Amino acid sequence: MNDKVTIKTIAKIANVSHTTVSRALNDSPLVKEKTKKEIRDIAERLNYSPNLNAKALVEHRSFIIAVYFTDLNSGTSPSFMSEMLHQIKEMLPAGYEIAVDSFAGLRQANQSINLRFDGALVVSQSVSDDLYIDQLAKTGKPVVVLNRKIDRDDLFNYASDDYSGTVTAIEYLLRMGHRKLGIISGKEEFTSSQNRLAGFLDTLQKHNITRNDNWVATGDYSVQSGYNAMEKILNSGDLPTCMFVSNDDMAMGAMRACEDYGFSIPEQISFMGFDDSAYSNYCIPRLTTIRKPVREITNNGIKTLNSLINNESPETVQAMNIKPSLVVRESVKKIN
Amino acid sequence: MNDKVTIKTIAKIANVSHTTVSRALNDSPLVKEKTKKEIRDIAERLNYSPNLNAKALVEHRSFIIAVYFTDLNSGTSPSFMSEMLHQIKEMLPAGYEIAVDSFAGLRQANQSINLRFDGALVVSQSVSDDLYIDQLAKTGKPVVVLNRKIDRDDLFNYASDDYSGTVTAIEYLLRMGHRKLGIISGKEEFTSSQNRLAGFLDTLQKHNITRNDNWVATGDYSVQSGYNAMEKILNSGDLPTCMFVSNDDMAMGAMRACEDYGFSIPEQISFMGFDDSAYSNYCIPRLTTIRKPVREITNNGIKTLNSLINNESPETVQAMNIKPSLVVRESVKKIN
DNA sequence: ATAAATTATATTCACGTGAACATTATGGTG
DNA sequence: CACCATAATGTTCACGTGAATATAATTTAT
Repeated sequence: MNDKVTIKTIAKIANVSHTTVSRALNDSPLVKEKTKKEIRDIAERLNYSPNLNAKALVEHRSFIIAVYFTDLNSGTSPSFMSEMLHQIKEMLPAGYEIAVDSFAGLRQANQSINLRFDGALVVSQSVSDDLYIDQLAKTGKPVVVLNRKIDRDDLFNYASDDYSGTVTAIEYLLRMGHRKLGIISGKEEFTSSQNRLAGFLDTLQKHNITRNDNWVATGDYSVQSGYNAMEKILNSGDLPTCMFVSNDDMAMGAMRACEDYGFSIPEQISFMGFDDSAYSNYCIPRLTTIRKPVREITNNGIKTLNSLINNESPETVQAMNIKPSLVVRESVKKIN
Repeated sequence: MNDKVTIKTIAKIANVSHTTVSRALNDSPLVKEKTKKEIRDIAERLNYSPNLNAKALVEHRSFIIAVYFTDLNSGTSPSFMSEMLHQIKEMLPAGYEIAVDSFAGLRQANQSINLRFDGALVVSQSVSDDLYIDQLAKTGKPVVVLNRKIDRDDLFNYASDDYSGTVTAIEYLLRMGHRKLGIISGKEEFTSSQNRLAGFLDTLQKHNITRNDNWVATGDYSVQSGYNAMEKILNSGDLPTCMFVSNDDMAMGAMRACEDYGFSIPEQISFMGFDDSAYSNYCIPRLTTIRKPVREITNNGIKTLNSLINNESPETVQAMNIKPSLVVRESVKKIN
């Protein structure tokens, strides 16, 4: 029914040139008020809306922000993704679209990066993303990498200092009297898993606590994987007094396994999570965890990206490794 | 550094016309194999990638699918959104981008719909979306509405039959011997809340059970709102033996409130949720719930959208109201 | 009243791509 | 070798918008 209304359609009706229409709709001071009004009325009446592809072509910007995740299917917890998108949407100037994609998807389809964006926000989990980050950087368009510390200094980069967060966590557990500590680690290829594992091991070593390999298990950040990992540990004979679990989702799975095996939390086994997901304050018992500064990371990211897109120099520093904070709740018991 | 490589850049180097380059890169049979190879080599060497805006302009398609949510901030539970996006991404042909947006965002910025997409998937929660659905429909482009039954028959529409799902739920609760039933309803303006509430009330009435208004509370689908609603009910004196909670997130909050007030589940109060979210199989106790057929809805939606975009007639029917199913776990006790 | 200055509008071009149409090679046939 | 069919490539145009440049209309100054 709408045989696509363009500025030329309007021009014909208003008996002016298409340029005048273009100007009128862009509120240029070069057009008489009366003409402007006429043109706008016609535009409204015909339900005109500009062809953004044409606009993008001629203006060299598309009003699209690309948001790349490492993987949309696994490893990225729903509440993390949802909070990210929500924040991004919230802070993005009106008129911008968010294009969501994943490197895993590109890799699978053997595709290269789509260049139709004014700036890209990369929510990176793994060093394997570097290949694509490099492709993005080569476009010369603004790129901000979030969530994982990268090894280059030409891009803006905001991440959570997972190592220090974990050190905080473990030192708290030690202060609470725990010496028999286990860990459920996340996806091995994810930088966050590696840092959290390293923080755990280093802190034990620093305090001269020998680790028990039976209490070290690996999941993939999913709830079920936490359950499975904990089952393995529970079946291994001697038990830890406390588990550090690399994210809250897995912690929920692990706590469920304890429940099923008849171990009470935190009386028999204490639990420390990571992330401070939306559910950790409601599970039973409430999960003591490390709050990942998702909001800060995201806010910095978009603020910077916005500045870069508008050719301003960003207010924030080039790279930040934001320290997570301890959230004490009910899942860790003080022992002696 | 890249002063934008276009097909004309390549044409000059290869000493051919830009059309030949265009043909070669699109693997047209009109170009000699040898020439093709030369051109492709140059393209690769220069790291050429096509300007999708120009392509979209001339081909009248953008390879973008719009995904509209009612609201990205509240009401849409993270696991639902995440599962949707994951499914969509999974089934979308390679090369397509997903543009995520929300009607709430448009309304807030007083913006109209961006038309740069080949088809739109609307994840609708509320009749107030109809305004925008109408705008989308008027573009003449393929639009599929998911999640909520709409009142028009010119669009494809797949939803979960929440009313029948709730009837199933309540009849199960009655069979388990419960007569003192409460409900925590969701966002009042959401169709799903309305249907679930109606299913609840109608089924009680059908079985001649008078409802107790003290046991009817309303939340906003967030965990915390479930907690608050349950608190109110627990403080109201006489207690129900069983709560039907309009989604799993609120159910988790509500169960947490019971725990805090010293009521045991399901011994003193039973719980039935709705959605079958990723966490409902891991909370304590495991939540008996109604599985919302998210995957079926989404799959049908994209399959249909793909067909419509390619001008094929979709295999599936125009509208489907898919019946949810009961998932019995541990949170409902049989009483006599 | 007329030139000059200003304001308003029109014409032409560019953006990068692909399609229609036009032209030039190439190869086969008598 | 001339002719014609066909293969290969080139030229021009269109897509919808906005910017640069040109022209027309109006106002101002003398």
